[in-house]
Amino acid sequence: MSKETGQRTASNRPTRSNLVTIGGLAKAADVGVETVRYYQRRHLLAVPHSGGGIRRYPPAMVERIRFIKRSQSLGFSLEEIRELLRLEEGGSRSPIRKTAGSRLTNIRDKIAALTRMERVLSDLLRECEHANAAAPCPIIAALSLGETRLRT
Amino acid sequence: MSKETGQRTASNRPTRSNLVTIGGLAKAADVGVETVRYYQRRHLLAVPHSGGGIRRYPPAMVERIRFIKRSQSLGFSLEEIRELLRLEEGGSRSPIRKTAGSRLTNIRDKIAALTRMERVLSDLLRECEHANAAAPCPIIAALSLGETRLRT
DNA sequence: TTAGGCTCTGTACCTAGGTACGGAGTCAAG
DNA sequence: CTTGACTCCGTACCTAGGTACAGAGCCTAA
Repeated sequence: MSKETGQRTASNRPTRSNLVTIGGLAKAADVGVETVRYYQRRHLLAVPHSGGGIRRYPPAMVERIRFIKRSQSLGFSLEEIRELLRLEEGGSRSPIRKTAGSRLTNIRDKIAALTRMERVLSDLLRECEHANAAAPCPIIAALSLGETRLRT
Repeated sequence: MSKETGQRTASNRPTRSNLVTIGGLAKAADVGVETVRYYQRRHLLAVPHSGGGIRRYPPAMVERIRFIKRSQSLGFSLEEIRELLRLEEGGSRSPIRKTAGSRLTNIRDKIAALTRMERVLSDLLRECEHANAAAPCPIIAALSLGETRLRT
């Protein structure tokens, strides 16, 4: 995660002035406050320890949330993203590739299943459009009978 | 055990002997008893009106459950299947085609989204395998920066 | 007659990823 | 010092498609 992006005062240490509350964090990352809390509960985000009062978050946390969102857009589950975030620290690439690889396999499986559905359904629709009006609807007929095409 | 040995008297009317209880129905359709009840709650299956006592189901109900299961395998939701079952009676094909068509569109959208994910992820994996070991992992790098490839 | 197995009804629980809400505390501006 | 916005915490709710009980009733074979 790149922590060197923002303007800073003199050091990199989070000062009172560049820390934000959960509302500001959520807004900056374009998620809901409740989502941030949810990620904390799921251990994707650390809870800053600020004794008792209102917590303040470093701007780097915004990047972390964006990382989560981008990972989700590639189909990673929160569980996997937690793993990716953990591996990110370590820097060892083979387990990262393993996680990404199993996600890729899963995506390919889903595509294959959906492609089968697509083929059957588009065939049935085409048939239905060309079948004569007296005959029963081929779509319903296929669903009623145990057709080989529908074998899962 | 099996109290229905299959013979019936003379006609096709459901007689006492060919009607089954919910357990037999579920077993014949290869679903759980709770699933049958759930479908009843969702109005995909009718509840036989047998005053007060234990209900008995006609064997045709098995086919209806199989219809549901086959429809699910094509990606229809229970809501849509309820619609299909309703339309099945009417026999008018154009609304059936409409339902099937919107399902097909939805399936194609999902395939397109997953195909995008697949491409990005497989590119990243290939990059990661060929990148030199000193450089940061390209997968993590892509997730950390807002890459154009990752635009949803 | 009684034991067991099945059924009926209602309700709660599960996954995933949040969303919503209520009460209490905190904080900064006016 | 008060007001209003925000935070914290816990809990409940949402979708979809079931699954799992608990308690009571019914049915049938031994």
